[in-house]
Amino acid sequence: MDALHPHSHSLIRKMESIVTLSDEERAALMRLPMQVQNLRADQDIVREGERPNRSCLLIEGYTCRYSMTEKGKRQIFSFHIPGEIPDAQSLHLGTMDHSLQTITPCRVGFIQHEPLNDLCDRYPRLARAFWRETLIDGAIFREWMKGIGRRQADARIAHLMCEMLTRLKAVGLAQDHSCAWPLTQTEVRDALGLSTVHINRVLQEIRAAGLITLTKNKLMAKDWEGLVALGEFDPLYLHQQPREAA
Amino acid sequence: MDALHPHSHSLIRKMESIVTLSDEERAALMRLPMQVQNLRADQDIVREGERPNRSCLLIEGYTCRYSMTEKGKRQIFSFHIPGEIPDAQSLHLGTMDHSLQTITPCRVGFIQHEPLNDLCDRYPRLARAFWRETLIDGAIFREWMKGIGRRQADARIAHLMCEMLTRLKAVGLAQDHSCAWPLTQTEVRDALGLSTVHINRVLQEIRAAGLITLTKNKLMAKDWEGLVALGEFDPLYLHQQPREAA
DNA sequence: CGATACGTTGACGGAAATCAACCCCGGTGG
DNA sequence: CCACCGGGGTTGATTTCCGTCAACGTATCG
Repeated sequence: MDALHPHSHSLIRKMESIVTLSDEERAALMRLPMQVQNLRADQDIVREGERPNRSCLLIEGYTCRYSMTEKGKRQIFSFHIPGEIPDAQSLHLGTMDHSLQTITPCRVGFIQHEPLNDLCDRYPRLARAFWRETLIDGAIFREWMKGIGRRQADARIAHLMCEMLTRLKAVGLAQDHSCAWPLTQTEVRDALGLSTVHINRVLQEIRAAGLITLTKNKLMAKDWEGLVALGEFDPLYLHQQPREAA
Repeated sequence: MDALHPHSHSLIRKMESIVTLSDEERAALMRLPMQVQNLRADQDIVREGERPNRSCLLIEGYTCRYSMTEKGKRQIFSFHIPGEIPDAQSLHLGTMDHSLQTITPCRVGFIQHEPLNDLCDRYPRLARAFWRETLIDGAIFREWMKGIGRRQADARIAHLMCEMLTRLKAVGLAQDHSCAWPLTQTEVRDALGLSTVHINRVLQEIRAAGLITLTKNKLMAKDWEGLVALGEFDPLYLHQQPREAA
């Protein structure tokens, strides 16, 4: 666990993909105190019911947010990739209504809510950018909901793959149409509301159709267009255009 | 369509349930120019793909947000009740990734984005309150996702009923355990990812179990505890405690 | 008083869950 | 070094929840 703000550039790079920063704003971001820490895989970062006083910037690795049913079933709400602040919401919603967990070993930076709030009060443009990120979060929830509620297993899986490829590409973690795939079939199951058995079978169909190769930790879309079509993927909901020029 | 700001109190009441307003903040909210308008039922307010320059305060009536699958299936993401700003997200996400529609005849107030943004820049506490509202929005999406992905039809329906009763109660639109129920079975179907036939049957089971009475436009929970248990309803995710006192 | 939208019911079919093995592989320890 | 273990993946058989199709009832309204 090293100290203070050595990794702010990860956050700054992210912010600059949203708004153009003034020198002052960039400096203010730099000044944000941050506790960097390395975490093992499958470790809870915050748990449902807790009242954290800090949020967590994901520097390296993959995390997910989830919650359990009374009957012991898990629903994963989102996967998170480097540069994101998966629990930004705790800034304004005191009690966690779900948990945040590492999927792989992770490097994260903890930022106290107080300085983050001060920053937002002082620099409304930064506040807007953070706010905007949480809105995109919501947009992704909606898209997943649409998939789970209204699409069949093959389309859900294909859609998830398209989304991961697209988001990872935006931060330089995917080239061509391939990226890391740190998810077990169990995790995909809980994200898409299916069973592992069914995931497994449909995965084989998708492979057999020549749309992807999926090995241990690597996904490649051999037929991107086909995958997009199967998943009915339209990246609009990711709102990736820096400011969607008026 | 009357002019300017005669209905701001609806917004102010809402805000005061979140933060305590200073006189200045209250006055600033009052000054927000608002176009009040009456709309018929089943009318789109904004559509997927549009780039609105205003958001809409729901003063009276019920609305929903939805999006269509390529195969023509509809997923409803949320229902909205008086006092809410269903398309607040358009403030920072230029292009709508879903549509907003009236369910009943509605009275709405349109607020231009520009003055709203100015307000947020000038009064960070108000910005936070608005931001917070959009985060609760996201929390509701997550809870629905959990239901659709991981709960059976009876639990999903019960949960929706509990949620509506709870939210309506918070704005004084539910007494005891009864409230208006403006939703057709078709709308419930699209919200919960089911079919009308199945909705209908499960509804009858829930009635037969003595949990509710549901007539034309009125829902009453005859056995609130039972309904809560069936739906696994825990209101935490609604974050209704004004500020969840530290 | 028909139109039309919504609700109800029955019969049938299918997507996906569940149950139950079994395989493979990397890690660990005797 | 090999046995053991456990997590993840794979496969087959069976079940079930829910969808689809189709018909019919019922209420509201111009």
